[in-house]
Amino acid sequence: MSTPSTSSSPARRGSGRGQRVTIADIAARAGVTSAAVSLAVNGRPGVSDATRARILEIARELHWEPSPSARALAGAPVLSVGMVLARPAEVLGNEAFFGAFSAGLQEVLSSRDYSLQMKIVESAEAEIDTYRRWFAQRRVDGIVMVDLQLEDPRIPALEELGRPALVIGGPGHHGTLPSVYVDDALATRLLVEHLADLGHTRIARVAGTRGYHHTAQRDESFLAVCAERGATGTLHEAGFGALGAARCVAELVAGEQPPTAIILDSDEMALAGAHVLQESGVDIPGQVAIASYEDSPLARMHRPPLTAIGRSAVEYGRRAAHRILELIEEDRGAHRGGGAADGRDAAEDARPELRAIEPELIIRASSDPRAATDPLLLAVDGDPDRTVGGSSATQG
Amino acid sequence: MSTPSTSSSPARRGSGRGQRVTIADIAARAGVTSAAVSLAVNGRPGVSDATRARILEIARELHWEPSPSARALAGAPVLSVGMVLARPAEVLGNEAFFGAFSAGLQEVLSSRDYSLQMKIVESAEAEIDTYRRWFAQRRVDGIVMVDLQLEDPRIPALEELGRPALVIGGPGHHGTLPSVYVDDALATRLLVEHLADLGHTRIARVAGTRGYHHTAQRDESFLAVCAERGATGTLHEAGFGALGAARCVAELVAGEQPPTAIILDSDEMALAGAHVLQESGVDIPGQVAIASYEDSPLARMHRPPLTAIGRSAVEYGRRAAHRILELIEEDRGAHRGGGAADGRDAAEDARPELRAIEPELIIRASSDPRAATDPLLLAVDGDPDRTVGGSSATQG
DNA sequence: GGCGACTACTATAGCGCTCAAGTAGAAGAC
DNA sequence: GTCTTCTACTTGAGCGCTATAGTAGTCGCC
Repeated sequence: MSTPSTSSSPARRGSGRGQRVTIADIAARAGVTSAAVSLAVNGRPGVSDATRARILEIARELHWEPSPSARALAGAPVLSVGMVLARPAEVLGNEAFFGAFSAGLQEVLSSRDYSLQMKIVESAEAEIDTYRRWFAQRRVDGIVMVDLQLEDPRIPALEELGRPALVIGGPGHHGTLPSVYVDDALATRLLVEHLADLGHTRIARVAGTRGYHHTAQRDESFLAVCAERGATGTLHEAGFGALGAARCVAELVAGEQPPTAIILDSDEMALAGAHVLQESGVDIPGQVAIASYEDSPLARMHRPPLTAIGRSAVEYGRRAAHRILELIEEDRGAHRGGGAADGRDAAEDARPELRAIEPELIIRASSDPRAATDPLLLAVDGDPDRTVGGSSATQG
Repeated sequence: MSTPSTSSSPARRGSGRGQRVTIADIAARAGVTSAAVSLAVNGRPGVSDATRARILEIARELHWEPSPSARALAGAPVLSVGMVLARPAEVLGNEAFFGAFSAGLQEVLSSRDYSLQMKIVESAEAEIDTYRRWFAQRRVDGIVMVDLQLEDPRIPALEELGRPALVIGGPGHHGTLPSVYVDDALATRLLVEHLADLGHTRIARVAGTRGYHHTAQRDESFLAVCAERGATGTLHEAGFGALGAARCVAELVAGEQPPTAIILDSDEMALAGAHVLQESGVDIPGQVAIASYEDSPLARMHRPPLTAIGRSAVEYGRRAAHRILELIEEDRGAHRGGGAADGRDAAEDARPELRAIEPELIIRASSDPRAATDPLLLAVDGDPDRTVGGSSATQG
């Protein structure tokens, strides 16, 4: 009963294995040509509402879904977004951020029937090469570029390609490409002001590797806010990773005028730093306060729990997904003769549009002693403990 | 100079935007037809070695790469592997395992020019539906299925589809499908024997959610090895996640005859348990030893560092990638009329083939006091500290 | 020295879709 | 009533590849 009425077209099928029902079946059933079906399912004008409804109904009935390959070959979008990671798999495995970020990306992309292609490469050149090939092969409709550097060769490369590409990171240094970023200046301000409010006047910032855009951003903002609040701010480069941070913190506390507060670039670094302090018998937060730019289950579960910036990498990924989908949409529209839906001017798209994500300060006991009293059984709840010690805070 | 010599075929090009050089260009340059080029680049017989070399050379010269869409449409493999995750993005973000596992997958797949499609869904039905659609649309060549359950509805569904599919988890409960798994029985043996060797006689196992295949596997093995060694083993279900583990451990140590050693299902759980003990003033490993089934940077950096099973999720992913690629290859061969390369019998493939990954015990100070002396600055090295305390161990 | 078997290709028909160009039929304008 | 304009389609040509059937040319062999 779900087979087409036949008797008109010959039994051309029979190759079996895989695809069965095609656009032709739907067309035959609806008494139109395949072109009409195409217009109908793609929501384009050219068919009456009645016919469109009929076609869609039949498509649903026959469980038909257009073949992505055929679509792509014929020039339609391939429904795929690409992301390249220029880091060894081993390092990625240790990165809480990427797992969460890509999970957020996936979630939104999947819901729109897009898929995410990921690739791990060795170098920036290989990454650029991958972008070229992906677009040349029409393997992706757009790119999400991560790990923005200060003088990033990928930016001009992507600009030259002229295809939808979204930069994660900024503001600044992303050329004419749109970007989504966490406002690191604000994040830094939240952290420093929180520590200053608690009376700290010697604050150290232990940074990861230079060259990354966000690192520079934080440096600058850190010094500015320290100056503003009359605190002595010092910068230290430790490289990302636990070892560097541990060494750096060890040196700091062994110094003549050790800082009373230390801000570290990641959770992993902050935990390593905290362990060094604890092994040296330094009380946290009594003698030295600790805060991190990254919140994660580790931060929550550590004793004392770490004050951190919650930037919800999952949400970050979701935002990025929405943005790149918009870009692909715009590109599609622009190339189809000036915009099918809205009459937006193509030239207007030239502006390097940005989207920021608001950072949020999560105050815990590693900086604020008033937050130190909660028993673990309450603190490790599945939900983020923004209410620990009753002194939670959100962005200003 | 890189444009074809033309003068023969008309200037049919001009649509621009994207793909430029096609198989026809290569064919024209080489003085053969596109079919010959196809045979050459796909390593199939039918062209002389000389011609093949010439064609490949020209292809390289012109930077030509076959269009995946066109290939797929014409019936070739789409060079894509799919993986569906039926968990919320938020949970995935907290999961160290999946980030690392998929990084390993990616790495190998990328190197063979395959891509990995990931999708996040809500339920097992949605997951099965995705498999159906992916294969029907020819969006993937094969599937990697994770999170094997005891009575898993996805197994019969995938068996029915009859396409390449690899189960992560086992042994057992994966029907006729091939699988790659960590040998949880051996892992359990390593953990229990290590603790028994240290003189523990009351050992508790705090397990995650029932229903997962590996949980059942561990339960069984745990009781068996405990019995073998004359130790009292008790099972406790806490659910995955920190909170459940914390509660469970709190109850355990408050009991009349508290265990002297606790094995927990994951790092997160073990850390939560350790914190509970530390807050209760219980010495680790003096009064209670702690061990975990999962190694991660957290385990390494905790004080005391956690004894754990290192199963290298990255390597796990790599193995899975190799296996699913093999399966796809076999499927290809089988469907092309009995095998182009090797004369393997198709019926032979029916055997449910397995591949195991050897677990490895990493002894640290949470169980063995002799490993407790290293300063943090050495312990948090970027490399896994299999040598901490000089008492490292590998699988037996 | 004509037949079969093999090699090394060619010719051509799709795969399932999209898109530009074309057309029948109705509606409106004068 | 003829001409234009609009809607709602149809027609047909690809997109770039693969696969199957077919065909020259070579070789061996009694």
